[in-house]
Amino acid sequence: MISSDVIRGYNDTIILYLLHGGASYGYEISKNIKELSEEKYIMKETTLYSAFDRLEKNGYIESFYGDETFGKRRTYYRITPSGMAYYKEKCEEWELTKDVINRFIKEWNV
Amino acid sequence: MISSDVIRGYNDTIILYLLHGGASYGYEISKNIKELSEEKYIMKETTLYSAFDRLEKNGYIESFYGDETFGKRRTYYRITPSGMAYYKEKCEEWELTKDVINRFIKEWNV
DNA sequence: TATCGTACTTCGTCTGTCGTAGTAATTTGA
DNA sequence: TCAAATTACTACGACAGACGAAGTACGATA
Repeated sequence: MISSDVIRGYNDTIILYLLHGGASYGYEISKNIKELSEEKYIMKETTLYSAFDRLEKNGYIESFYGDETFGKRRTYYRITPSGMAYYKEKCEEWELTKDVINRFIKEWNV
Repeated sequence: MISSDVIRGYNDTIILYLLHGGASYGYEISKNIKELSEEKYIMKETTLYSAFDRLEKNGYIESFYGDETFGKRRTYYRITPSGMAYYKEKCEEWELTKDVINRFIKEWNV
């Protein structure tokens, strides 16, 4: 399990990646993160929904209501062109970050 | 330049790595981070000193005064065995984190 | 003598995460 | 058949870590 403190800077990126594959909603995104990470990272509900708010405020995603006629109404989110650009930036930054952090990490293949 | 939000979870690890190579003090650590990262990451003073406090409180480092007879007195820090163990853990976690985040990153070699 | 570099310290603010709890509908299972 | 689990959120408040701004203190250099 990965501690949230460590992955913290990438929560928004993770969400954008998943929206990149098509519009989705909270519960589904949450399950996708769990599955794709093979249970190694589970994003807390409150963290997820507050990330949605932040991303929408920044214009990186847009929300709309689903037309479910059953169950609780879902709020769907889709990525905007500006969100795509931001995601791309973050991907590039990730390559740099990996490189930098690696310089402060020792290998312990004992 | 790497945003602090992204590297945030590794500030303590970075400091421990540098102390791993021998006792040191704030200003030196700060310069070492800058150099080793080739200016790609600069840890803010306040962040650095508050990290020292936290690490000391957790027993991962110990402080002692230098015997400078000139200039402002330095507070040196050395890593403890418990700090070594923690650093090792963090290195292992980093391998996992890298692997997980990579799953949410696209390659843009366009 | 003034400024630059070294080496911090204090204080207050802000952002993001998270625990707790609650709402509301549907599905499953004993 | 009725309770519990699952789906799908929302609200609220606490807390930790990063950081800007400012200040202190000393030595060396120009």
